[in-house]
Amino acid sequence: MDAFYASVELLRYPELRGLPVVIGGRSAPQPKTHENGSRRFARLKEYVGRGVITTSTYEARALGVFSGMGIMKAAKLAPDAILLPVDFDTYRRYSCLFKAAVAGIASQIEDRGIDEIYIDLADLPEDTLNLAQRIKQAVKDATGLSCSIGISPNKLLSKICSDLEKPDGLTILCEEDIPIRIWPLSVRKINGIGPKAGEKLAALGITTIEELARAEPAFLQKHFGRSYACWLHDASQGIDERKLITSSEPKSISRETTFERDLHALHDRTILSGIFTTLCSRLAEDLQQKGYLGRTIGIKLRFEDFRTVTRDITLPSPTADPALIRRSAGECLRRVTLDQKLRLLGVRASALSANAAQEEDDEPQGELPLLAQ
DNA sequence: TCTGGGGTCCTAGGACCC
DNA sequence: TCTGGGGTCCTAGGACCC
Repeated sequence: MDAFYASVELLRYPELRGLPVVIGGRSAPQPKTHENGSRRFARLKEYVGRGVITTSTYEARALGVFSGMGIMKAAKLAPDAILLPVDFDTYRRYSCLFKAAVAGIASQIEDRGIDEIYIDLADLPEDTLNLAQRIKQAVKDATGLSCSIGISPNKLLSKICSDLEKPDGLTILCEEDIPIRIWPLSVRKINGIGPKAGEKLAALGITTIEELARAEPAFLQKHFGRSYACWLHDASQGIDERKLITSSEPKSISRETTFERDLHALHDRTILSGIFTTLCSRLAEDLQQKGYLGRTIGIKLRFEDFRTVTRDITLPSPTADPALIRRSAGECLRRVTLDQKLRLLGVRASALSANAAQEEDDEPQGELPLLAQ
């Protein structure tokens, strides 16, 4: 989906179309509607506090404002850009709508988060270009939103080429196009090469995918280890054999929060304890609502200098009980030296299992409880 | 005036077992 | 004395992605 959150907001506030708009900020105010129906929007320069940009419109991106950027930094680049708060519930609704629209045409879908999917078109007899155009139209009809599609022999290349003609793009790429269309791109366009690997490659004189493709395998292996070097080499050649993953179970469920201001372990003890308990309750609710139990309970702390530590504990049996989660998380917390102020606290449940007591398609309750003993 | 929240996967060491 | 070779589970940290 193109600039997904921002595009959803533009459906709601069409008068913002064409303007630099950013979504984000934990305490961004809701727009105010006047009696005559006109609306008053917050500007980036008015924002105070902590927060990052979640999404920006293409007009805001043109000013250098991208997702992940701190709001204060963004406000310097685009002080008059409109700032809207995030509304995940609405984005999730639109996410379901677009995925359902695609599923009506192609059934082999891999979910890649709220605004992205892989689709396997290989088994569909219809001409690929037609198919892609139909999918784009179906998404548009269902949501009013545009998307960009990349069609290629595999997931790696499709991900890269879906980006080449954004927004509202449709890019078809075959193997022969790799040297012309893929090799000139930055290695950072490869899904899996992030900031760290990108910098390390740059330090070795490799910035484009072509340079990566021409690098000696032995050289890569020396610096990145055998398996990562092989993957880098394959990726640069456009080789990717991964299958679509059309269903999966969650591995962990978590809740975390960054505080308005850094909190002191002792001085702000009461506040922290309240937040901690709330996080544990929310996690328990999430587990119960999704029908899971967690056997490993963990915490995450981020200190004022951004150092992050985690601790976890595995219980004798899985749970979704808020009090037990709170107690276990509290035990984890006692294993951390709190010698700095905290900026983030999180709680996580992993080693998940289905909550059998809560299964919807309840099997006749007969022998199972006996067997469980 | 830096740096959200929700995830996945990988690595690596130690405990423990056969 | 010179100390195996597998395997699994648990814990911690880090890179990366949306």
